[in-house]
Amino acid sequence: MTAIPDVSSLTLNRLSIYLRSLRRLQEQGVLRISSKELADQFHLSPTQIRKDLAQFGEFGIRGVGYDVDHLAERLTDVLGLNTNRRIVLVGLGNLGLALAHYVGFNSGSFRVVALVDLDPKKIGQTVGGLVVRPPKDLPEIVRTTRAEIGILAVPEDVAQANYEFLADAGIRAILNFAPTRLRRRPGVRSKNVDFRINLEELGYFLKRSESS
Amino acid sequence: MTAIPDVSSLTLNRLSIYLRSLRRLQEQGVLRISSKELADQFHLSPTQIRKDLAQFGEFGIRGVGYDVDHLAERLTDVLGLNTNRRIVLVGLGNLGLALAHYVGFNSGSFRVVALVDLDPKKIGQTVGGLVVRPPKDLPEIVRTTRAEIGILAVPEDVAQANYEFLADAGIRAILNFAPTRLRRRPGVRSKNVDFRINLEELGYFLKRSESS
DNA sequence: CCATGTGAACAAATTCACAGCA
DNA sequence: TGCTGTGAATTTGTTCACATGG
Repeated sequence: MTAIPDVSSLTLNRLSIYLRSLRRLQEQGVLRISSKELADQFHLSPTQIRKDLAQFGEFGIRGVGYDVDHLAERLTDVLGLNTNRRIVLVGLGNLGLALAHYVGFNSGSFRVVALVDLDPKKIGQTVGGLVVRPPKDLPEIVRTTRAEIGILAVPEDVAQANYEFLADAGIRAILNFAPTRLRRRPGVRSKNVDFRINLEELGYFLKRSESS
Repeated sequence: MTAIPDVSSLTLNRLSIYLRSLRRLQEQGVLRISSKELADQFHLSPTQIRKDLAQFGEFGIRGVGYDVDHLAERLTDVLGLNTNRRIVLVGLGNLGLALAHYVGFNSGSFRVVALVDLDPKKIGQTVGGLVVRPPKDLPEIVRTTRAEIGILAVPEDVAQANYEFLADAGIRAILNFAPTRLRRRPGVRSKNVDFRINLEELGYFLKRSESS
């Protein structure tokens, strides 16, 4: 089996963007594209595209460019988007409910297959065809659904505890929406989505531009 | 007036984290802390804390550490969190509605002051005390509310158009939740929050760990 | 004396520039 | 010829190690 390279988040995130761009080109019926054209159309860097791709093999034709379909297929493969990933969503407040209905989490290779909340009023209710269950059921949920990814959409103060529940139940990858840094366990990959930090960054730039 | 340094996103995002950590310490009644202790408690790097802070001045006391209250105050100031920032939220689908109710966007210095959607069925309705208005009202909304930040929670295919509406109306900072790279205008800062990219990154790591 | 603040060393990421191949 | 693929150069970010000063 070919070794799967350990690649940086930065590169990986760009691969997702390249793949999206290629899908758009496919819709437009474009068959071939050079790194230069791709970069121009989607505001990327041609050298960076080539460097990023180079980590996974040679995909292009020298002097010509890339075959759009072929490259899209290879990137889908590299990112593992041809295998289905099942998601357990923990926390059904405003954000959790929105995420439960979010198309991006219910199309392509990702799918929410179970909902968990601590609130007795929510447990037993049906949301988007799924019954809300208590955190103590997590081991069984993970076993029966074979969910692999956990989404944490719980309040800040219980995020760590729910991270532990997910990890104990065998979940290896967690997307955390709580505005807090989780104490990580070896073998469990996690990624934060932190709106507040992003807003504060924008705030800084507003402040800068005001003072000029 | 002191010049406001042009600082990297990476540093800026860490400053947000430091400030959060300090607020927690304040709640616990901690008065003084060294970069080492701060790093140990919140899984950070002591040198990096000092380097990051150094870009904005000298905040500590050599041989002692930092005064928690004082440093928190200075960071609040650096990040511009003592001035109120008003937000226009564009797009009231699942995600937009959740964001409209999200506490992080309605506490501290950030506040959603206007809601915009294109759907005639939504226009005129009241959500969280605010009346939903059409995009064509944006210039007037920005003028009367003096909103400075736009949040885009619209579908991918209309994200760019709505970015333009916001920019035309005078918005200078935009937080984009649509999974697409916006073509930016000079003078308008934007920041993407892209769940799908994050999920795909987790997917890659699952694939890696499966093959070992 | 001890933790900050910082130049110097190191590491990571990006960009350059061109060799190599269709 | 023209664009990919890639070492080498550059830039950006992090860590080290110590001089500085309360």
